[in-house]
Amino acid sequence: MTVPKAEPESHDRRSLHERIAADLRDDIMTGELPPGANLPSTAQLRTRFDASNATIRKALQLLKDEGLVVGRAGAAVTVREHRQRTIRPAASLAPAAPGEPYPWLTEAAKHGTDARIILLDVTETAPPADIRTALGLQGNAKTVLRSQLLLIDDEPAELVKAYYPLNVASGTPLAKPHRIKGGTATLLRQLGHTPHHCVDRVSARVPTQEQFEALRLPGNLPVLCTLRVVHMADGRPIEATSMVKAGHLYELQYEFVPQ
Amino acid sequence: MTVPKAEPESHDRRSLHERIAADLRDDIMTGELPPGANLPSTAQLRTRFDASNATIRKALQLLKDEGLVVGRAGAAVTVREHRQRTIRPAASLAPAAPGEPYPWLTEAAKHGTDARIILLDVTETAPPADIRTALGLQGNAKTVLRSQLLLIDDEPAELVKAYYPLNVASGTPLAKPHRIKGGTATLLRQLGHTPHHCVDRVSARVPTQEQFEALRLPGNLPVLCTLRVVHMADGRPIEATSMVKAGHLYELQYEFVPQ
DNA sequence: CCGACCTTATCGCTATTCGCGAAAGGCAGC
DNA sequence: GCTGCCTTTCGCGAATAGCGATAAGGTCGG
Repeated sequence: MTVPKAEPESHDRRSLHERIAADLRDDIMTGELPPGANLPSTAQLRTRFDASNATIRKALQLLKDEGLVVGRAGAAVTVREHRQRTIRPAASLAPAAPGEPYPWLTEAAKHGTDARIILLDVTETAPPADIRTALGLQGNAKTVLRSQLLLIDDEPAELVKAYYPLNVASGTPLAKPHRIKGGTATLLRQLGHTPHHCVDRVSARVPTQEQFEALRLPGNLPVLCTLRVVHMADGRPIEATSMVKAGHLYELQYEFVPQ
Repeated sequence: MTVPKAEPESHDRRSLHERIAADLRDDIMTGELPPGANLPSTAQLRTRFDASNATIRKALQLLKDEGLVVGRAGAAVTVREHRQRTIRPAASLAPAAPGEPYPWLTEAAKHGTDARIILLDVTETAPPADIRTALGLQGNAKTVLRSQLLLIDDEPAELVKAYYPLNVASGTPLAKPHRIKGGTATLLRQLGHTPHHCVDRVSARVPTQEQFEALRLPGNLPVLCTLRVVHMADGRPIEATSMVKAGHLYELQYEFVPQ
């Protein structure tokens, strides 16, 4: 019997290469290893983490799968240009210019991003409990659910489920399985339900199986989850949206004044 | 040789009980299984996920470790009262009332929360690259770093690292290893660096080893990471703070008006 | 053009874990 | 007290983690 390992605690149940990948990932995200820089050589990483060749390799493979680094045989592994996009909800919700189909897409196009939205489904359903309370609905009242998938460079990046109360959406283009020109904000305004302010609740989650497959997540990455409630000027909610973003592709930016 | 498994795709590399736990966790977080409700019986979960008894058990054990559910032998596994706290940065940064030591703590105490802050370290260091760019520092300029650990009910919940430029913090109580009465915002105001507005960049991350151990994370939970830059009225930054919250304990709420 | 250095890929080997099934034991509510 | 239902435990086969070593091939500097 060999000694099971000198370290008594440090009960990090994750496998060793996952922990190594986590630390390297942080070095990249914080800019300690900026885009274009070379990672330490495998030998250096071996001594730094006290791991074997194959384990380092597995850790690096994780980072490659995430698209954080690229490695060519013979040369050092280098950090790729950051793919993480910073989203400013307050700005990206501004009404689209006349004739522009989608606010998001036009903003994305400015930054040279190839973004696309796929409308997955439009149905009437009884929403989950958190949506019900957000919209102030009773019992099993139904809503119009619009499910969308956002692709960036043909890679799934975000899963959006927008719920509208029936008294808002019934009989309108919102309840029809077609995209809405100018975005839903413009349409809601035309329908007399003018959006006034938004409340976002942001959390980090472990992806469900549905999310994992829809977003084609590489590795055990978390998901950045936003529950947005759009209110009218009188405070009544007109829309509740659950946005699930791939954690390695997004970052949210909010600006505020204390108090 | 047995058939290796009928499903060809669904390349979810996670182990089966982790996937089951992920789906159940989502049911709890969305309120589909509200606090006090009973989870489906083991037998029901067996058929729902097509897994064995022991596998279901492992999945439930994960949820128990996270404090999401409690199980007593003989009775159903029930959902615990939600421990996830909703933080509103705009409100919790309001100046403390006179005589009150910490803004956060007084707000937490109102909700009956036993919160405590441990000041881990106060040093002068060259900050990581993301902090440098946030503060607009050149080369290897140093900063005052104040590291804190926030405990809720004696459990580590948040790791805070606040960086101040030397021209702001040098020679002030900020550079001394003591807690600051009234909070740093009040002190900065007294020093003539009046905070005006904040910019938060929020992301979901895989915890590093340091974070994993400092927060004593149960299981492979993600971390909710905020990089906050505090600006003065003229736009110059006076503080950059990295806040790393345990993902299962926190939720951030931001309110904004589009455009 | 050559050689040092590095990454990539592979192969044994062992210990651990995953996942299955079955069976034993406990605590509720009826 | 009986009957669910949940908990715990055991053994077993398969898959994986992690180690060490080795071979193959590309890249860069001199």
